[in-house]
Amino acid sequence: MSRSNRERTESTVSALIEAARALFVEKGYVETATPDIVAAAGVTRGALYHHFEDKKALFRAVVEREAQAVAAAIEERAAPAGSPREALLAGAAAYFDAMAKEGRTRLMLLDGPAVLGFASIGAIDSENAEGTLRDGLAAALAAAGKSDRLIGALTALLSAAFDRAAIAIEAGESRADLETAIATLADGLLKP
Amino acid sequence: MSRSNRERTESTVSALIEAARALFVEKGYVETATPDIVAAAGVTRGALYHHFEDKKALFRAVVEREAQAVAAAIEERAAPAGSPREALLAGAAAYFDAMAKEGRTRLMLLDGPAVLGFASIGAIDSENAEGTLRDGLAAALAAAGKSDRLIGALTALLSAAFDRAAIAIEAGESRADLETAIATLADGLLKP
DNA sequence: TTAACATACAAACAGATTGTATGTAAAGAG
DNA sequence: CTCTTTACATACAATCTGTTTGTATGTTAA
Repeated sequence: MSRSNRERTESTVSALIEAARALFVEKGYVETATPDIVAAAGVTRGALYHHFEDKKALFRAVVEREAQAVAAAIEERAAPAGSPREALLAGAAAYFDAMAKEGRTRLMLLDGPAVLGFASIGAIDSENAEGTLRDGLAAALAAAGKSDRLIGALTALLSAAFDRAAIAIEAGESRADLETAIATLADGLLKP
Repeated sequence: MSRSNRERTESTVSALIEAARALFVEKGYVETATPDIVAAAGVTRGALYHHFEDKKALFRAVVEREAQAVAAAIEERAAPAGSPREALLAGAAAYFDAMAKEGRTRLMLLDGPAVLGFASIGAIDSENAEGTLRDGLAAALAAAGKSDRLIGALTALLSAAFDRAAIAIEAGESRADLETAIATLADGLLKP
C-alpha cells in the first residue's frame, strides 16, 4: 500500500492538528508538550517540525481552522432575517452556538491572544466573525438613522462584549440573560 | 550592616516582583526565563523558589499588585461627581488613564487570563475595578428608573468593552472615539 | 526504465528551562 | 549561649524545544 506524498502530508497534518487541538483544549498551550502531541497523532516530532515551523505555528493552524469553522457556522445560518436589529441578534445567537463547541473559547479567546498576540488574533478574527458584526451593525445604524462615524469603535466594543458573553456562557451563566443583555445594549444603540 | 529577616524578605520579594514585571511586560510570560528574572533582581533562583512556589505564583503576585494599583488609581479619582451617568463616564476615563501605564494591558488582559485562567483573573478583577463598575451601573440604572435584573450580565459585558477599549487605545486607536463609543453605549442603556 | 532529485519522516543531539534537593550563613527564640 | 528556623546559594535531575543528520519513499525527466 503506497500513498502519494499529497495524501501522506494531508493525513499527517490533519492528525497533528486534531491531536494538538485536543491537548491544547485540555491542558492549554503552555502545558502541552510536543512529544505528547506527536504521540497522540501517531507520528514523531520529525514529522511535526517538517510540516510546521514550530509549536506556535501548529497552534496558529489550530486556531485558524477554528476561526474558519466559527465563521462558516455563522455564515451558514445567515438567515435573510427581518429587521437589521433581528439580524444582529440572530447573528449573536449563531455566534454563541458556534462558540459553544468545547474548547473554542479557550483556543480563540484565552490562549489565542496570549500566544499569537492581539494583532494576529485580531487579524484572524476581523476577517471572520468581526467583519460580519460590523456589517450588521452598520446596517442597523443606517436603518435607525444614526451616524456611523463610530462604527469601528462600536464594533470593537460589541465584539468584546460578545466574546465575554461566550466565555460567561461556557462558565455556566445564564445564556438567556446574556442574550437579553446583548439585546438591551443593541437596542440602546438604535433607539433615537 | 545586618538586616532583620523581615527586611531581607521584603526587599528580595519586591526586587523580584519589579524585575519580573519588567521582563513579563517586555517579553511576555512564556518567553521570560527565571534565570533572567533573578539576574535582573540581583538574587539567585534559590531566593525566587524560596519566596514563591513557582514561576506562576510570581506572575500572580505581579498581576495582583497591578490590579490593586489600578483599583487604587480609580478609587483615588472617585470624584463625588454629578449624575450617575457622569460618574460612570468619569470612571471609564479613570480606568483608561490607569490602564495607560505601560504593560498593564499585557499583564492584566493578555497574559493574565491565559496564565492564571479566566476564573482567577475574574476573581482578582471582580474585587477591584469590576466591582466599582457594577455599583456605578446599578446607580445609573436606578436613577434612570430601569430594572437591574440584568445588572450582572450588563456589568460583565460593559467590563469587557472597557477592557477592549483599553487595548485599542494602547494599539494607537483614538481614545476620544472609544470614550464616545462607551458613552453612546451607556446612554443607550439609560435612555427610556 | 532508471538515474537524479525532492519530499516525508525518524532518531539522535544540543541547549535551555523548570522545579527540587542539598548545603550554609545569618537571624531569632529560649 | 545553644538550638531552631529562615533566607538564601549551588548543584542536580528531568523535561522540553528546535536542529541536525540520516533514510526510505515518492516524483520527475532523460
